[in-house]
Amino acid sequence: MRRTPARRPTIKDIARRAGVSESAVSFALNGRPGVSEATRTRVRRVAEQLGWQPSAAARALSGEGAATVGLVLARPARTLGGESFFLRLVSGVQEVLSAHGLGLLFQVVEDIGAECAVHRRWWAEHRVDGVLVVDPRAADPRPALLDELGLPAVIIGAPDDAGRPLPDHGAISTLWADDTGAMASVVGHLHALGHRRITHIAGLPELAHTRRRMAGLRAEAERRGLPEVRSVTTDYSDTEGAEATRRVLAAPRPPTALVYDNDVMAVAGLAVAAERGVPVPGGLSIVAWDDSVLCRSTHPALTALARDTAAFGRHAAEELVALLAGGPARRVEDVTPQLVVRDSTAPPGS
Amino acid sequence: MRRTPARRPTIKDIARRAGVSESAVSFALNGRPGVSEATRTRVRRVAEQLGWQPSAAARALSGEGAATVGLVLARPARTLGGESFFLRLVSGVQEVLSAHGLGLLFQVVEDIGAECAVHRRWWAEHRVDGVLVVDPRAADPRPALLDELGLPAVIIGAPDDAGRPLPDHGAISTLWADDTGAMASVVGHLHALGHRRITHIAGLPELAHTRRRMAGLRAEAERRGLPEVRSVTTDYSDTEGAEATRRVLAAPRPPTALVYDNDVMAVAGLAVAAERGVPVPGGLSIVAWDDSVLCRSTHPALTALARDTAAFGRHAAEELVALLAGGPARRVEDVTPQLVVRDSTAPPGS
DNA sequence: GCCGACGGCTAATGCGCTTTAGTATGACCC
DNA sequence: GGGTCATACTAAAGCGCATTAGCCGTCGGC
Repeated sequence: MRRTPARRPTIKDIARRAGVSESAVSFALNGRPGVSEATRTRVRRVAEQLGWQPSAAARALSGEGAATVGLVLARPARTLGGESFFLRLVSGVQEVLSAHGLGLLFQVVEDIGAECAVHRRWWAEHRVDGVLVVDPRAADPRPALLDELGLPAVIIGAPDDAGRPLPDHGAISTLWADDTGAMASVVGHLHALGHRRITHIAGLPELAHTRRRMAGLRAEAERRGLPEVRSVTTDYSDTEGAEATRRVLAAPRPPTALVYDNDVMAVAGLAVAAERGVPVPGGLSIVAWDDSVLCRSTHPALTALARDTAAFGRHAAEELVALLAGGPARRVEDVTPQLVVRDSTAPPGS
Repeated sequence: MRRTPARRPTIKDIARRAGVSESAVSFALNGRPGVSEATRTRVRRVAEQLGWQPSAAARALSGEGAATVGLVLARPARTLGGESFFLRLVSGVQEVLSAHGLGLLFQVVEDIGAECAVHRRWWAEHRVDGVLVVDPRAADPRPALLDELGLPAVIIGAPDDAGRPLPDHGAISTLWADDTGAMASVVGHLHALGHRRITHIAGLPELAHTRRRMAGLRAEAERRGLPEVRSVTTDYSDTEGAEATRRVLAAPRPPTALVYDNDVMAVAGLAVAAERGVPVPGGLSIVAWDDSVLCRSTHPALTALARDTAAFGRHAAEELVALLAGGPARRVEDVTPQLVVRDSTAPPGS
């Protein structure tokens, strides 16, 4: 037989025990004026004794908001394979949210259309007070949707909606990493080593940061007078990363250095090099975007663009908290990822 | 200036537009008897027109439950490094939950004490109807806590609480993989290749599945008469995995085969072998528990114990949904992970 | 032709909290 | 001593929904 669970105490219980009205309890516990200090402390003590916690549902219903923020990840299951960036991001997000008593409602969906539907539903059901948006892309439908719904949001990863400024009457902040600067540092490092043929194995072409990295690469190559530098796009999976590597290395004048847009593809690329008998870094230099334990675990260890992903998540959460408190929308740039040089880059033909 | 967001329609709006009372609307939309078919369809149409969605807060407050389940991951940030198992699990969980209109409240905390506090708070705040529990361990305080709170739960990864049966009046189901059988298949494979000295680089010793794997290894080794088989424990991180590998390989009679409890450590171990000039699989065979893209991406590709992690998550979510619907607590064993033989295992000294 | 049953609906209550309006008490001032 | 005014509190309404009780008309049975 299933035991009936313990009943949760309500402010009514507190009111009875403390000998005051329910409203007095509410005032006392929320730091509102209208009760004496003596009563306030007495009520607080009783509440603590009873182990009272406010009912999130009741709070939300009486107009306080849901004390919850949403985060939906739109990725086909296939590309979730070796993904570790996201969990680190979320762990940073959580640190800040839980410090503010906010819950995180999380959902994984297949595509961006489904993501929009989730936002709509969350909004209609009063489930969230705001959302975090990841993987911004060119012609992204989400900023306009969230603006229409009046749902505060922080867009993680892009300075704007594909060049167009965001509608500034909405409560939408943006936070992004300096991909351009980071890419310049990568090209600088490789060029200094003597590389002139560099290929960038990029991620999904529709994502905003992919475009920024590709543009950054082109600009920096032009500045340095390197004509044989280009990008090819993939879906971030190990499979396409490996395939692209094979294709690129089989070309007539293959590149001497490869820059991968994530760690999973970089590791896959390293395996392709091994399989073809190309020594790394002697015959091919490899750089991974987004450092992770993987880059340190391979042999040779991979030169990588490192950033503190958890801190990135914390920043994003802080922006959202500020927005929820009624603060203005902001556009902030995070620190530039730093190139960590390890053993996978060296002068070509060394 | 911040625009005032669109107002969400309520059943009152529907009632007015449809010319019936609010209760009739509630009956109509929830499939309750008490309204004619004609009225029901009319109300449904109006609701759809208005884009109405029930307020989660109001539903929860009027006793329907929060339509949300919780999941807390207690892991120090340090060990989150290359973690990809969890996200795949969650993506499976989501498929089932969202099909039932359930949200997932997710939290990452540092340790199990904090996790218990989160469960208590969620319960007190009426935030969740049930929870999923991962990483069960020996002398786990969570089953008793959840039982006390009367919070339905599915414990993912262990058949019981360290041998003691769960209190069966609670609504706590368990779901676990057949670690013992899987370990037997690994030992069988290695033994058949001719290995007699096998070391198991295990994960955290306090986790229940680590214990089962260690016990499974001991039992199978005994059965086959292999005295030089043992386990060493780590924290699952690449660092400790690499360290353990170095220590083990430097011993007087080093093992000829290593079994790693996760993919991250297996990759780290592979790098250590490369660094020491030990050829894999010629000089050392490697098996990874939990297949992932990583195992396919390394060179040589790693022999691994594969299971469908998303399906595992789906099963867990299904059990929880059944529990929430009032079903009995169950104890179910998931399919046994299958050994996928790749290029990292071969006869010793080949 | 009367009674009871039943289908189809409305009114009213409650969930736990916040908030507004209102009341009692006492201090203070001319 | 009657007025104003703050202080400390209570009463009551409302958030959006589910649910219970109750109301009215109709139909079937005797």
